[in-house]
Amino acid sequence: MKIASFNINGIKARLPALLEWLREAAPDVALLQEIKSVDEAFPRLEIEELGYNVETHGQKSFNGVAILSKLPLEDVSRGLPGDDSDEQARWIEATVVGETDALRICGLYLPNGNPAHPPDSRPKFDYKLAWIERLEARARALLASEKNALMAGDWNVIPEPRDAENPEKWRNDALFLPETRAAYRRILHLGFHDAIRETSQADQLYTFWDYQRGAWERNDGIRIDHVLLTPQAADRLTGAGIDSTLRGRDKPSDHVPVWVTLDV
DNA sequence: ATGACAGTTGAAAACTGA
Repeated sequence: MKIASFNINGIKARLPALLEWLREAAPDVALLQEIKSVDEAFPRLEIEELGYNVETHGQKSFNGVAILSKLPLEDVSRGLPGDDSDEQARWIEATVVGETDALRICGLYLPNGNPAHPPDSRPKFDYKLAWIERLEARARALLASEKNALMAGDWNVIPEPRDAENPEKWRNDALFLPETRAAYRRILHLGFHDAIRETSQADQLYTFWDYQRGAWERNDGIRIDHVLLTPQAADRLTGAGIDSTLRGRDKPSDHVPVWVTLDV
C-alpha cells in the first residue's frame, strides 16, 4: 500500500497539479493539507473520477485537511482531541483496510507558530506548542493500541540541522527553535519511526522550498513534511521517498509529496 | 527584525504562510 502526504497550498489553485500527480504517482491513500476550502466547495467529483473516496475537514480560506483513498475508509474522525474551542481544521484520521491488515491513518497540518518573538507575547507560537501537546496525547493512544498506524502531514518542524540547507537562517524561526524540536522529539521518542530516515541518511532531503528568492533554484530547502510510523507499521515499511520534481513544474505548491509503501 | 512570492477574500489591500 502506498500512502502519500502533500501540502497542496490551496485546492482551487492546485487542482490540475494534484490530478496530474495522482495519475502518475497513483498513491492508494493521499493525505492533503492546506486545502483552504470549505467541505462543500472541495472538487470531490474530479478526484472521485480517478477512483478515490474523499473525506475532507475544511474551513474557509485557511488550513483544511483531507484524505483521499482508493480503498474504503472507516471510522473517520475530524479534529484533534483536547480543546473544544480550537476551530482550526488541522487533523483528520480514518482506518484503511488493506489486503492483509487494517491501518489507522492520521493526517495533520501542524501550526506554523511564527512569529515566535517577542518572548513575552507570541500567541501563535504558544498555540503551536499547545497543539503539539495535544498531538502527543493522541500519539500515546495510537502506540497503546499496538496496531498499524501512522501520522503524516506538514509538521512545520525542521527536526535537525541536516534537514535544512541553511540551518543558521532558521535559528530563530518557529520551525526550528529548540522548544519546537524538543516537543517533536518527545513524540518521536515515544516509539515512532521517521519513515524517510528509516530508509535514508542522505543530506538535502527537502520537502519545502520558499517561493521567494529563488529558493528552489538554489535548493535552499527544508524537510518539514514527515511520516511517523508506529513500530507495527515500521515493521512493514518497504520504501519511502519525496517527489521533489513537482516543485520545478508550473504553478507548484511550495511543498512536495512525501510517501511510504507498507506491506499491508 | 523587514521585504521579496503565492493564495484567498472580495473587490483594494489585508491577512496568512514558512
